Amino acid sequence: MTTSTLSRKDQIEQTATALFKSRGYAATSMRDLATELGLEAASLYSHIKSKEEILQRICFRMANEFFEGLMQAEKTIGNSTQKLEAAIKSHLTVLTKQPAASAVFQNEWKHLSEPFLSNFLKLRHDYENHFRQIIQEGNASGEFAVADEKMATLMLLSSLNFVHAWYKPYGKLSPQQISDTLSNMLLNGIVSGGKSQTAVRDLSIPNQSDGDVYIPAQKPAGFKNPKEQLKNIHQN
Amino acid sequence: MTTSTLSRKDQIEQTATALFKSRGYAATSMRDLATELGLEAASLYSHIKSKEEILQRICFRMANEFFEGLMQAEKTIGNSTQKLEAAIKSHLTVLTKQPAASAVFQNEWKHLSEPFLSNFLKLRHDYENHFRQIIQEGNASGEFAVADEKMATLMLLSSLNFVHAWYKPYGKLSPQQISDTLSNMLLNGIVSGGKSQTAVRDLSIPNQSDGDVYIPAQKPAGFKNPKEQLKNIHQN
DNA sequence: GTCTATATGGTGATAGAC
DNA sequence: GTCTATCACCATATAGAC
Repeated sequence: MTTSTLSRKDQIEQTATALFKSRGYAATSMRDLATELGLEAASLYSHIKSKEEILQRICFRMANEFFEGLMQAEKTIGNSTQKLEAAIKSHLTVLTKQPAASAVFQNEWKHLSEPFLSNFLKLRHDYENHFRQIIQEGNASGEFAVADEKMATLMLLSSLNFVHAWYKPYGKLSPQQISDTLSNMLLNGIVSGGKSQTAVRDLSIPNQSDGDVYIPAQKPAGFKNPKEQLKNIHQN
Repeated sequence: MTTSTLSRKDQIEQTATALFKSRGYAATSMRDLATELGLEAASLYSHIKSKEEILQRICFRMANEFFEGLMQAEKTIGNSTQKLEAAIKSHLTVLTKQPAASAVFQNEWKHLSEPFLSNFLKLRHDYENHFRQIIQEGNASGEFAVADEKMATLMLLSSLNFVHAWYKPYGKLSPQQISDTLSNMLLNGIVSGGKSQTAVRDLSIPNQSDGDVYIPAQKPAGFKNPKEQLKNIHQN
């Protein structure tokens, strides 16, 4: 699926997605977008009605994808742990298949105008509630031990959502490995202990999965005192 | 500490912080900021050199606060669990004391110009490495059972960092409760089991901590199909 | 469908009076 | 330290030729 096989409108959306992710929606101009596509800015308006329309399409398309995945996951037969695992895996599948669009979905929705903004927030709220429902059921059955279901839901989703910031499609970690490892950590925690680890298909993930993000460092680099930076900021 | 006790420069920074958080840096104009303060835009330049200087000050001041807290936490005497708890608590203390500045710190740094951008990313990298070091030590001693230390670090920090999006200073949850509950969930997971829960001072947090964010819903609202939204976006 | 030209208004920042 | 006036530029979007 190269760029050339896409319709012009889809090319515009794809390129805009990449720019919105890296520079932010407000800091991306139609000239930037046109230049990236080898066009003049005015030509874009033969394909789209406005800059915001592009954002709307990205946000609601992604909302739709996250929702469809969750609806499938909720059909999973089994206990709450298995349902939650399926929901986590579905969320991460969407996120790793479309990391840039997911980032825009999560970070740029505030620039939607009404009534799109309200509709978007309602959808997100519903989505969170479905996750919370799974946690609630697991808590009621004694399967989970969660003190605050709302916080657990938000913690869980924020852990998953940040994946777009470090996931590399061609990195050493496959979506499956990410899904398994994250599921296990969220369900069973960091502290060692004899808990069930039904989600874990591969615990022998090579510990050296660095490279993607970090310079492998055995010892953390010493602090370069942040106060130094403050001093370097130009005063008036 | 009312606004009127602050210097004009601090008033500007405080108001800018709120605007940058809610609208984003790029979408906030100097005229917006001036209007909020009851000034003309030109008057701002008697106190600051540029719009970006405000962002620089916020970002590096917060980097400094997060760092100083972590350095204190690392002095904690005890095992890795206790050290990690102290680091989590310190991080959340900074975050809950200055939620708006924390949000700007996390979401708007990309608008820094060089060399500030590179310096900022280096500091953030160092910070993550110090967290990772704690996890690494706990893993080595057998105290933790983490398959991927990098992912654990990123998962942990992303869970904590999203708190700014839902924390309400005058909500029902105190910073202490948030810290205890989050620590427990991250360390011990969601699944029930006989794991140590040393961090938990209060498991009887009222489950109805809603209100802040959610309309209390016993059952999640039915999906309002996101596809409907897609249709409503204006086509060309 | 893409171009040039342009309308209309907002942007960060400065000069200089008070 | 705040104001008015202004600069030089960039923003989104449209009109109309090709």
